[in-house]
Amino acid sequence: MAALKYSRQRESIKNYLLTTREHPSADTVYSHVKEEFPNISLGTVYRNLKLLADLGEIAKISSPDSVDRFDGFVQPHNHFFCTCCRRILDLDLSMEEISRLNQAAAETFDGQIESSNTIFYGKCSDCKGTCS
Amino acid sequence: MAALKYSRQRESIKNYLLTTREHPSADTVYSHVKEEFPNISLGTVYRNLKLLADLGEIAKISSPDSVDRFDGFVQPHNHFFCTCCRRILDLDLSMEEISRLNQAAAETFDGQIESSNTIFYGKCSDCKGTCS
DNA sequence: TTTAGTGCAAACGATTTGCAAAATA
DNA sequence: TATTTTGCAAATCGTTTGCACTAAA
Repeated sequence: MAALKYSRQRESIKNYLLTTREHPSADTVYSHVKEEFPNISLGTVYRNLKLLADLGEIAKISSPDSVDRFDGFVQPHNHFFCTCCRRILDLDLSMEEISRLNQAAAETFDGQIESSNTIFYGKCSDCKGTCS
Repeated sequence: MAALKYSRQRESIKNYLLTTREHPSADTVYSHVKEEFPNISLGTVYRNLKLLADLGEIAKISSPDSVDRFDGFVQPHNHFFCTCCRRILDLDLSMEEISRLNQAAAETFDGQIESSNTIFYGKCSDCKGTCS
């Protein structure tokens, strides 16, 4: 159960995630927070990311690249993965669209569907022309 | 560009994936193929899985558990992840449903959406009662 | 002063890779 | 024979963990 204690490092990690629109990896979080805490270790970053994700204060999103990304925006929303620059961008589907989808799935499936997660692929507006 | 040469091991791996309805990990593939080729190495399994996936003859699917799974069924379809037994099951949405979704996404997004992939979560029919 | 969090380095699990030997063409 | 694939072991990469020490309550 372990009572939670304040930590400046955790605060900084959380703050970074809340103020960026990026979906950084643990390593990226590490380099940013390192500017404020030059001695912080990667282990501390991982420990806090896991803790914050367990508390529901941030979200862990798994990307097609096999590195986990983190998101300070926890409202349910979807993601777009740019196959060119490999960034993850936010994409908002309406609640109706999402429940419609789950309902369609429930009709063809013999179990209990509780949620779903859709990731979209393609080229972001910056990469449209570029890339093969 | 390297010309492709036949290999009995690759054949066996592919055959296993085509005949199972499971979505095995590389390690599971390894133990199965080992029955036919007791000396096969895990490296060979990984190499062939990668090769077959690149050729489009099998699909690599990333599961919420951080181990990749492989699928011999390459027709576009969706997956359901049972949060109880952690198996991945097939789930078929109609093409209309999928393109409907992509279209809804395209309307709110300023890039080029090429495809999407939805994974559903919940309890499979075997686990409905069981598990918390 | 008690307990939780840190930095460090070692351990881990999944996957990849270099290399000499074996199989395929 | 020329080239690809194999088995093996070592290497890599992202992530986790044990431990002695520091910070928060």
